[in-house]
Amino acid sequence: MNVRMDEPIMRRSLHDELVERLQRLIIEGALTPGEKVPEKELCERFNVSRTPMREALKVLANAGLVTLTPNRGASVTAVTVEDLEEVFPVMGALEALSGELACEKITDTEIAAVRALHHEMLGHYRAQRLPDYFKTNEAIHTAILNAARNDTLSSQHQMLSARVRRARYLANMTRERWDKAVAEHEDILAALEARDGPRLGKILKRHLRNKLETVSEWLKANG
Amino acid sequence: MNVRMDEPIMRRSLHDELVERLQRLIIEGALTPGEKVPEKELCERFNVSRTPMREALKVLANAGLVTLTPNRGASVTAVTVEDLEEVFPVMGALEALSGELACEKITDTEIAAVRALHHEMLGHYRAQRLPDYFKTNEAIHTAILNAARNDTLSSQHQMLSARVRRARYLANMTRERWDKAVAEHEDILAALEARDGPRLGKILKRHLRNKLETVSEWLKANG
DNA sequence: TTACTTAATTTTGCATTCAAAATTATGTCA
DNA sequence: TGACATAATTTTGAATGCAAAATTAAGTAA
Repeated sequence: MNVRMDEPIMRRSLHDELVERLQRLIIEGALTPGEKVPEKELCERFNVSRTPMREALKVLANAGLVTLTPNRGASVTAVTVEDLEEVFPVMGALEALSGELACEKITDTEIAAVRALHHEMLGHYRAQRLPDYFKTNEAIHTAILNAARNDTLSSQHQMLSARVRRARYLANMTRERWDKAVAEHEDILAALEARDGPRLGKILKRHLRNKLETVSEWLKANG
Repeated sequence: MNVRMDEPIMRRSLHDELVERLQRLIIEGALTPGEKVPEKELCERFNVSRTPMREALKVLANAGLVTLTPNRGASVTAVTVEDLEEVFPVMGALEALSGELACEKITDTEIAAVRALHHEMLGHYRAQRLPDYFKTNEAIHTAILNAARNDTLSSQHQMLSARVRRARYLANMTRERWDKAVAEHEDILAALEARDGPRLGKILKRHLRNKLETVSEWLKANG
């Protein structure tokens, strides 16, 4: 009568592993926002005791992914339109900075890698493979962020990104918006190749603002 | 029935209390950077068990204030010049954003409050009361941040601010730098009163860059 | 029924306990 | 003495236990 574990946990500390797994569950929508998440249930699911689980929840609460109410436990933080309108400007500022720094520090090899990703993404776009498109899209933004050579920036960005990624993932783009996003990505690549930091910064900021519109429209429609 | 009148007795969790207290200890320099901090010692100092203490340490590690090495415990994160050069650009981007948003949303009353703080600060400057000057200075920046009406922005900024506040607090300014900082604050107030967001953003960014120079010079000298 | 108590159950916050890893101390032999 | 191996101690990671708070269930009177 073995409790079936999703996968054995042995690598790092349980705590770290749990943070990562819970984050995935939340982003992928396996845990619905607003839903109460009893510790016991989570512990049974991952076959760990409450101690490391509670540590993980504290960290996630700090990152804004879950909400901890004293003596009343954890719930997945619901992302509202208001939240998005708070988070996106901050992400915009961070992305703009990442663009500026990246242009200063990126190597030719890295630019080539981004270019390759860009064309891969175009392929997914033409074939209308949305999930693949998303994946490659994220890879491009991550590559730019990494090129900025600033771990503080990366981690701050990632933290915010996690909060909205679920909504971003679920929100379907209209054909029109998709076209626009791809066009913007052409500009992004061009600015990067020209190493024009301020321009890349501005484009990234605008790109994100368009994403916000997509997501918040979806959120208004689908709660 | 007024909800605000019968505000319940604040029953804070030990965990939250510890996060705050440890943060103070670190910022005020009671715990020296690099120093190993055995859990047991901390627990005895605050008279709590290891469970809430460990939870607090995890959160602080997440915020970058302490470093957790697996099976080897916690140590206060040492702030290096490289760290500062990573953190300050990010803070700069956030402060610039706070300036822009604040100009859009700040009320006349709040501007008056900032003005009052500004003149209070000038008094401390003229009397060369550095600690009071610092305190008022921080209050001004906090007021601007609050005026931006963006909790995400505030908390991200605070997190980074905590990481460098210790160094910032200890670093003594030369007379020249101090003069310059005060001059910049005149510009800050002027831009705020003119509600010129982009200008305020730029000034705040430059102001922070100057602070970085002060702090990193001190850090190079005093490790 | 419905509103209101009050008892039973569950869930959380924290302390304690136990095992594994790391650190320090001790002993041996060249 | 010093280099190395091994035992004792300390410290960390995680599980369990226990009391307080909250939630749910049950009962009682209008």
